[in-house]
Amino acid sequence: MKTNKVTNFRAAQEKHQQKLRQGILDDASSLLVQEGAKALSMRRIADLVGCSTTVLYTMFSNKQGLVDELYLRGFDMLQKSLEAVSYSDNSREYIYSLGFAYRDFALANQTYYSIMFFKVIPEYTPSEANLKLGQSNLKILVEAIQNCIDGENIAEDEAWEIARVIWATVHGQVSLELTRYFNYSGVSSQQMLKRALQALMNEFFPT
Amino acid sequence: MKTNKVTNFRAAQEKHQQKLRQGILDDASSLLVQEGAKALSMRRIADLVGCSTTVLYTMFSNKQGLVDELYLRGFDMLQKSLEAVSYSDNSREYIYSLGFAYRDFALANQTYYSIMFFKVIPEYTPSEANLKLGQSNLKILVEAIQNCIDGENIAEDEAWEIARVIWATVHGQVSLELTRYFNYSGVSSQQMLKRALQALMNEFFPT
DNA sequence: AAATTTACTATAACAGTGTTACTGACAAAA
DNA sequence: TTTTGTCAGTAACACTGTTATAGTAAATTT
Repeated sequence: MKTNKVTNFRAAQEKHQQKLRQGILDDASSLLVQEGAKALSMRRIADLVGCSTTVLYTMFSNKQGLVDELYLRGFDMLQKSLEAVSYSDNSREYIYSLGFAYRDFALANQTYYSIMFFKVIPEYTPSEANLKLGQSNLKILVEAIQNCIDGENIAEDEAWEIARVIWATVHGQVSLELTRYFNYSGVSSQQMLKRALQALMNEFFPT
Repeated sequence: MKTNKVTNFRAAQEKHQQKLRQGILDDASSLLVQEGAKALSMRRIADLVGCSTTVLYTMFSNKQGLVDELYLRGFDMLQKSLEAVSYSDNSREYIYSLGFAYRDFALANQTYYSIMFFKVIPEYTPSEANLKLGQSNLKILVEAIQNCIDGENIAEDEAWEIARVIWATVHGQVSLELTRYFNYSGVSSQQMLKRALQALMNEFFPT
């Protein structure tokens, strides 16, 4: 009886904690999206949630821990964006679409992309584990690459290396676009991206 | 006489100001290099110089103004690094060398590269003018590209676009390397860079 | 049922940041 | 010699991340 009541209480408490945790992250997320990384301070998050900063620290240890969750959310969103790309029989076209989807994500979620790839928060540096996890998002790309040579099974190491090269190329263009280095170019950025991707594909998978 | 004395005084004062200005920037630079962007605070700079923060503000308006100078120094250093690349008759090889030199600069001057391309200092965003100036460092690359097609004069707009694509590719790889996304790859990063550059060159200048 | 322990929260403080108003010193001009 | 003006330094304001202290409310024990 007593223990039952207790465990019930514990369970409810745990559930409440989870809800609070998600609520905090939601508020932090909207703060990040609406006002940028600079506005993402512990006090402002606490104000938005309606609690004290102490809660944030007991729940996430420190700002690093809190931003870690946003970082992971960002990669989750990115993965979903890539998964949403409709698969094409033409592997080449599929890979182009993946590249464009990546760019679209970065442009639509600049603040998230910033904490993932720029060092906009001095108190935050992604852990080795999270960096690895971020890199694991390339798996979709790797599989697409492996499908580029039908029948013949391309070595996985080789596929990963190609994926990394493609990733770096897309990230490079997107990143210079976001830091406003590419705003004076008359030509469309999308065309530039396509040209670079075509070059890589022609090199790696000559027709 | 009197005016002469005055102008002498003014001139000496101006010279002193210039020296002080350079000294401040030197100290700020070494602080940036040795302890990173996070340590680059107005108070620490002032402490290192041996003056008050007021001096920094009368001289550079604010942190933005001070970092602006470091930003320009960074691009100056980058340009010198690229100019130091010995010219090769083989335009293709020359462009590869430029890419490697760019990478070497970024790895050897990570803190500078960070303030130039990542947003490591919340109080600093490069002005439009400075972004343009940064982009002007591509001129070397553009000229090299124009030499890739002997005789035939490649359109300057086209050369610039190609240069931007190459730049983005190199920056992408370097940037992921610096943010430690590429540390688990067994293959040499330099080889990855070469593969990407070869792909671009083969596409833009087929043999 | 009353006392005690435990878990959790808010307040306030510490050390740091960029920035600026005020104060004082020192050289030029009258 | 007195006045003027230009500079540098101190101290403050409003922030930041973080933590020690204090207080409250609920669960456990007596």
